[in-house]
Amino acid sequence: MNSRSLGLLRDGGRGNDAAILQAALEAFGAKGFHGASMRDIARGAGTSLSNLYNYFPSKSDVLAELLRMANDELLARITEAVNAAGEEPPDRLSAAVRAHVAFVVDHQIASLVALTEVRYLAGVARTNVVAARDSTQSIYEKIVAAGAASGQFRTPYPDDAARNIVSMCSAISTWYRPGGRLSKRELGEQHARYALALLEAELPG
Amino acid sequence: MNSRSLGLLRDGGRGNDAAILQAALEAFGAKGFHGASMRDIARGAGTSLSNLYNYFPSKSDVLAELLRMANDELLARITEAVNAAGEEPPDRLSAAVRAHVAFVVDHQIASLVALTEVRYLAGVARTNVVAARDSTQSIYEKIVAAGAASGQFRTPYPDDAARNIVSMCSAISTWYRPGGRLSKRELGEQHARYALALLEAELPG
Amino acid sequence: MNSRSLGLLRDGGRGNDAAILQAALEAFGAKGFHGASMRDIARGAGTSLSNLYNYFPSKSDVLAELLRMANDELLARITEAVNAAGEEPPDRLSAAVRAHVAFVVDHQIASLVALTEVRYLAGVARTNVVAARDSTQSIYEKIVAAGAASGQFRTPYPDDAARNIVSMCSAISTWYRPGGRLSKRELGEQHARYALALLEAELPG
Amino acid sequence: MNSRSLGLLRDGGRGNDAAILQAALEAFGAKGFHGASMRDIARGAGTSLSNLYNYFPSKSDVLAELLRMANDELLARITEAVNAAGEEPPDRLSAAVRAHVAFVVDHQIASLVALTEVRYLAGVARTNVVAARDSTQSIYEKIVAAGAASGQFRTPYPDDAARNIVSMCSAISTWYRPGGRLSKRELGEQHARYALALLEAELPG
DNA sequence: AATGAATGAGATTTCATTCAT
DNA sequence: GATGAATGAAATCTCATTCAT
Repeated sequence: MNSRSLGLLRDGGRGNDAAILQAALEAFGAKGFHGASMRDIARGAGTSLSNLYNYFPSKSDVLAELLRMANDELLARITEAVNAAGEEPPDRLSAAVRAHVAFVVDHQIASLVALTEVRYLAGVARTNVVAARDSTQSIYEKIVAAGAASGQFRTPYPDDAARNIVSMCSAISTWYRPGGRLSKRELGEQHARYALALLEAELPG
Repeated sequence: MNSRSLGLLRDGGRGNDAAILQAALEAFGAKGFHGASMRDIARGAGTSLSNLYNYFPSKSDVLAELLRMANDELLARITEAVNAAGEEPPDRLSAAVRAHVAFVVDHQIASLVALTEVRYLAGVARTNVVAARDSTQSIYEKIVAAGAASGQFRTPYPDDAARNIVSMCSAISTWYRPGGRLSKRELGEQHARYALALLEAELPG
Repeated sequence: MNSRSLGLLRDGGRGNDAAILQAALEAFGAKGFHGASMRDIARGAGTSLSNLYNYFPSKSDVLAELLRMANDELLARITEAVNAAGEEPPDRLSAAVRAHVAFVVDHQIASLVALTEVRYLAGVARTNVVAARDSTQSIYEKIVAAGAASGQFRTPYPDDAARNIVSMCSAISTWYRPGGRLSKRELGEQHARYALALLEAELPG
Repeated sequence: MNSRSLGLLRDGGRGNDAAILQAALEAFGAKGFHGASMRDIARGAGTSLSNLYNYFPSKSDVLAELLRMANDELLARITEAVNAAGEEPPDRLSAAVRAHVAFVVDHQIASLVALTEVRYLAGVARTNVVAARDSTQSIYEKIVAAGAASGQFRTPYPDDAARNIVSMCSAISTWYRPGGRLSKRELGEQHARYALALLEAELPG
């Protein structure tokens, strides 16, 4: 078990699934969905290949469950942070970005997999995951729209700004390694400032 | 052949390679490196499976060649644009971003593949591609450093800003569809402004 | 439970076996012995996979029991009918065919499975089933021989006729659907006439 | 190669398919469609497992091709025999049965597989095979109808007689072994007589 | 009796690659 | 250059069966 993912899996795992999902996460993170085999996952989970199918009907379902959990948790964290942040759009935006960055740092592999492997989902699973992702982005969009309306965000391009902020936060999962130059908190502060600057908000200092 | 990719492939192809590379590009773009098969590529290129091996020694080499060409072209375009932009860091940065966005729009699939499939390269091929990518990012870093030194970019975090600007530009490849709301030029303007704002530069208007 | 099979299973089942055997019958009928899985049977019987093994030591044993029951019942019905039919070979033959047809109609799926899946039995189970089948055919053969000896059946090929009569009756299981053009009784009359005609017996009308 | 099947496969095989089809025929005949594995077929054909897929896209397609060939050949033989038999229904019926029996004897395994494994086909393949089978039966039905109309067949049940005649001929594949008591020709004569008797035709002798 | 978890063997199919022509 | 045939390895998934509870 990888401590960086523990919380995510404790939430969603209903017992033995956890080991499988954790192994799948690591396999998909290291080799991608198609590059990782069910054998890899079984090996990582310390069980037999065929036993995987007592828990998940297919490899795709494993990925789907993983992404569902990751997106749900991200959405929950951002929602909670924004709700606790008061009414001012800049405060709300900062809170969202800080929560977002913290999630990516806490669940780096899950974030990476969610970013890069959605495309291999099909059908309902894909629809659901995309919907959850859209919900997250829509939180940003509402904050940006409010700040644009109030004149606190002066960017001439408020409509597309949210997408770029999400991109910046998600991209952290592609390069972040624990023990880097900046702490989780510092990374959050930094990206909150980048986001506010991008929106052309009034900045301290 | 897809006109969006023509330039890229005409530059690098030594004749018949072009059809194979173009087919590989589409296959990797649609299904990912491991999801696309050599058979897919052969079918797309209108040739036989075994004939592919007269042009490329392995599937990995096809990907390597594709990424080499894409990164070289991107690097060339940005270098040229920056050199033509005069001495002022804000001008140079705008030029870089505009060229970058134009490249992503012109070669969307290649940009996407370059973004998402590098991880499946190994050995020298990977080293080379990563080096080219680093060269590109380093152009941004130098401009940012110059602007920070001159006081034109007032962000307290100049060291990590370049990476975020590159992320924003690259991310366009993940959602852009031709015929969207903004033209290629508008998209370039928009992202140039986002970049300058993020750097906390003086902005017009 | 399928009413067409109830009698068959009530006779042989020692309680809970019935549901399993009935489910197996339907599964084997629909997908064949190798095409149907123990999981299919468990699902159909409304029990767990592993519980099947409390009733039958193996999948083959399920089939063996099914065929044993079907052949025993057929043999019993024909024997009884023939015994009640008096001494005249034509009467005895008609009675056998009518009973045979009635059995096939009453237990269509069981008849079909008995016809097509015997080949997947091995060892004693196969031997027993084949013996029961031979007993049935031998009843026909004795009647035919008696009628040939008495001059009532004038076919020049009495020795192989019984097999063909059995074939005709068995084949009903491959096409019969309840609610067809002819009733069970009419089907029996029809086939009795076909059989007597084939034997070149004197026919009414 | 099994000489009993040579003709059938020489007709339809376009080169290397023949060995695969012959091996498949023997495997399906011995173990049934689901009981025989692609490995069995590869072994029988003296090639590798994966090479099978250069000839047939799936196991089902192998079966489909086999049944198509068998039914086409049977239909062709019966058609030809009937056409050569003149106008009299009894003559035409005898010719059909003799040709039918000869085919079953010549291609016993193919006949058996065609009889017992059609059910494992699906989609168009099944539709086509069933159509070919219906064509064959319809030849018998037309002859029977003509003979009934002319008064030469006096059975009160002409409508269902054809099916029973076909059943009798097909059933030969389930028990016939070369070198049996009766020669191919004798078996044909015998079954022609059975068929005419069943139809209550005027019989010699 | 009944169950859920587990497993080794094996199923079909696809893969990247090679080779003779 | 180009092809068709071939192959070993590996992919996903299913199977009948066992075992601890």
